[in-house]
This record gives sequence, C-alpha cells and structure tokens, in this order.
Amino acid sequence: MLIRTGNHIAAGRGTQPAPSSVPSIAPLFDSIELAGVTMAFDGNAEIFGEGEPADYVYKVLSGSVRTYRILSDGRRQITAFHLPGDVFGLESAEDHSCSAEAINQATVLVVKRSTMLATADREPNVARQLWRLTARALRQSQDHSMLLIKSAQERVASFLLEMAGRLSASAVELPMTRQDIADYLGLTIETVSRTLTQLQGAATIELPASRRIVLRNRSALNRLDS
Amino acid sequence: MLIRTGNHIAAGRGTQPAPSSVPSIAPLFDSIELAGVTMAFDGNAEIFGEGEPADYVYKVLSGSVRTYRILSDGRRQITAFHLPGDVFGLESAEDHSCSAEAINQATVLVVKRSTMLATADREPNVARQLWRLTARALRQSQDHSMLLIKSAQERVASFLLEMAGRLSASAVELPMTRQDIADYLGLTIETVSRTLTQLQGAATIELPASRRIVLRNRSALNRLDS
DNA sequence: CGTGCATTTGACGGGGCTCAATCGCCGTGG
DNA sequence: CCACGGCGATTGAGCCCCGTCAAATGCACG
Repeated sequence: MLIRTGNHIAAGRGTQPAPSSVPSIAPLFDSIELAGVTMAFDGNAEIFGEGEPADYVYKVLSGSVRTYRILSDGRRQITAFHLPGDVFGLESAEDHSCSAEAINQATVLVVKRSTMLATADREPNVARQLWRLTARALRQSQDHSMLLIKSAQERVASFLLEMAGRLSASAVELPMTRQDIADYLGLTIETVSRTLTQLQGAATIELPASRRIVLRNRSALNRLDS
Repeated sequence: MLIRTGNHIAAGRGTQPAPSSVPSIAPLFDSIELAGVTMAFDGNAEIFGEGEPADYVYKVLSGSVRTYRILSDGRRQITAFHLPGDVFGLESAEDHSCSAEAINQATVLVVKRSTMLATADREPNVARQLWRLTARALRQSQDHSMLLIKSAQERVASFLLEMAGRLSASAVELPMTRQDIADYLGLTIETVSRTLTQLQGAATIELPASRRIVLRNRSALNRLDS
C-alpha cells in the first residue's frame, strides 16, 4: 500500500504532470512570507518517510495529509491529520521522526529547511513563528496522548468534536478511512465502526454516508469527551 | 494529594527556608548561559499549574519532576518525567498546558520567559536552542503516544528501557511511585505491579526493593519493546 | 508495637480485540 | 442494463487482557 521511493521530493509526487516549479511567494507561517514550491500528491502517495533527512518543511494547501509512525511489528500510529493551512514536517533533528502521506489528492507548499533556518537567524519574527508552530504541535501531541487513555466512546467523541472544530462545521466530510481513524485513536476499525453506529443509535450523530458524519447532539458528545 | 496554590512561584516552594535568591549565572540550554534563580521544592510540591501564566522556564538541577494533565473526571496523565539536566515548562502559549510537581526533594533553575525571549531575539543561537528543545519535547511526546498503543508488558518494558537509558545504568533507582508509573503508561498500579513481578519471574528483571529495578535481560526487554 | 502508606496479590467481570461473514458502493465489462 | 469483482465498512460470536474491587503484605516512622 505504501509507495516507497528513494527520492522523497521528486518521487513522492503523484501522477499529475509536474506543477509549475516556478518558485512562488506564498505565506508559509501565518503572516510570514517565504519562497516555496507547490507540489501535488495523489492519495496514499508518500510525501516523506521516517528517518529520511528533513530538508524541507511543508504546508497543506488543499487536500489532507496524515503523519504516522510504524512499530516494528507493523502497528501504525497516526500522530496527526493535517488539513489545509496546517504546517507539518517541522523537525529540529536531521531526520524526520515520522512519515507523511497524502490522504487524498493534495497540494502542498514546500520550503527548504535551510532557507527557513537562515531566515530565522536574520528575522526574530520568523524564529518566533518557528518556535510557536513547534510548541503548538507539542500541545497537540499532548492532547493526542490524552485521547489514548480514554475509553473507545470517549476517543471517538473527541475525534468527532476535534474534526468538527477544525472544519468549523457540525457536519463533517471525513477525508480518511476507518483504518486511519482507528490508527489515530489507537483502536481497531471494528471498534470505531461499532462505536459510530452506537452513537447513531443514540441519535447523537447521523451517518448519511460512511464518510459523512452529522453531529446531532453536541452536548452529548461533550459529555462523552469527559 | 495535590497542593494547589495561588502563587505558583512563591507558594510552590517547599518547606525549606528560601534558597539564596541571588541571581546566579548558570547554563540553561546546553552551552547557552542565562541568568536564573535556583529554587527548592519538597516532594509533591507544585511547581506550576495547568492554565497558569507561563512566565518562567525551568531546568532540573537535582531531584525529579513530573508534568501531567488531568481529565475532567480526575484521571491523570503524566506527560513526562524530568530528570537533572532536563528543561520543562517551555510554552509558546500564554498559559501552561500542564501542571508540574516535584516528585521528591528537588532543586530547579528558574528563568524568566520574557528574558529568554528577549535574548532569543538578539541571539540566533538562543532562538535555535529554544526551538531545538521544543522540537525534542515534541518527539518525546510522540514517543509517548507510541507507548500508549502497546500492551501492558510492552509499555512497562519500554518504560524500564527508557529510564535505564536516561540514567545510563542497568540498575535504576526509580524516584516515582507505582501510581506515577501507571499514570505515565496509561495503566493501573495493579497492572504495573503484576507486570513487574511477571518480568521478575521470567528473570528479565530483579526487584531488590520496590523502587530499585535491575535489568537482568536487556534483549528480552527489547523484544517486548516491540 | 501500632499506625499509615505504598505495594503486592487474588478473584472476577467487562470492554475491546480477533476472527469471520455479510453488506454496500462503485467501476468495469460483457 | 445487469453481472461481477474489489474494496471499505458493518455486524456477529467468542475470548482475553486489563480494570475493578478487595484483602494481605511490607516497610518506615513514631
């Protein structure tokens, strides 16, 4: 399923013809502008792999991305889902600590790490942004750890509320499969599925389609979120 | 059990008489020097609380510290143990995302956040260190998430290897209680205790005292670490 | 010796995992 | 137009790991 490639930039690309590699000026970190290149990825295409040199930093422009780590026995833990506007691949170490794949067709802004670091040395504002983004990722990772000690119902409820919050809507069109959700929540697909139908039975949510979820009773979800 | 106080700096102190508040020049981030104040805390004394303004950054000089978050129903998740040399309380947001308590009698170097940020603006090296430390904490948090999807045996084995690695010894004198370990691993004290005796039965470890653990068969632990 | 706390040990039940079958959706081709 | 195959998702049955509740043990300290 994973498309492993040697060259993580060129080969990670989707089947689309090369997007104009014209360096474009685009906002990478909120109000800060850094030169970058836009790239397109097919669903399930690898953007970078764990252990590869972290030479670039990425920002989702469209579509969605998952970052994950694999245990030696094959279990996969999805550390985060990245939606448009999110920055990922921010590493201070030489190598990436996790892999990244496009979930569906996605476009990503790519910036050279060395360029960013050089800019940070000259511009305190960039350095602060760099730090802020990393600190935010840290807090999100801690939030994620809190998820993993909860019951299955609580994890699913938290996930739904998180997604609805990030998409700022009470009806979410999930880009990811049940397996992705399960690997994010530390559950099995069966448990995720059962919990969703259970929530539907309690009229807490509605499932018009497997990827579409309508939050009917937000307070009930908040109660489960514990 | 928790000692809640209003003033997180003055009141967080232990019962010791005030340590010389003489500002001392001490290394905070590796090779970087920043002025700071040394403080002493008793075991279980609060250093700072979740939601409090993050006006200071801390570095353990002696003893050990736990940072944790509490769920609304009282469950506690210990996000990290901090040993001498470790920096904690590094937040980019205004408020702390977690609480910190001394595990045993501990001395901590305290640095004003505003001072550190001002220095970072002038010194790119300090800014880089700030970022590196936060990125390292992020990776550790991700490692911790990987823990939480493993089985009880695997979690305990990972914990023992982590502690032995950080103390660079194959016999560890644990500063924390079983409850602390359980809340770090997302297990109950009973499961932690049972797993330890089980590992002892398999001659993988030895338990001369409840807080002292000798690693007898490191490869067996690595196998369990999965 | 007695008290208090941390830890261990035991018995039991349940939540979530495993294995397996079925369903639903969609694209493909006869 | 329908049959077929493939994949994701759902549903079911059974079991096991770990949480819960409870009691016993060990240890430090007065």
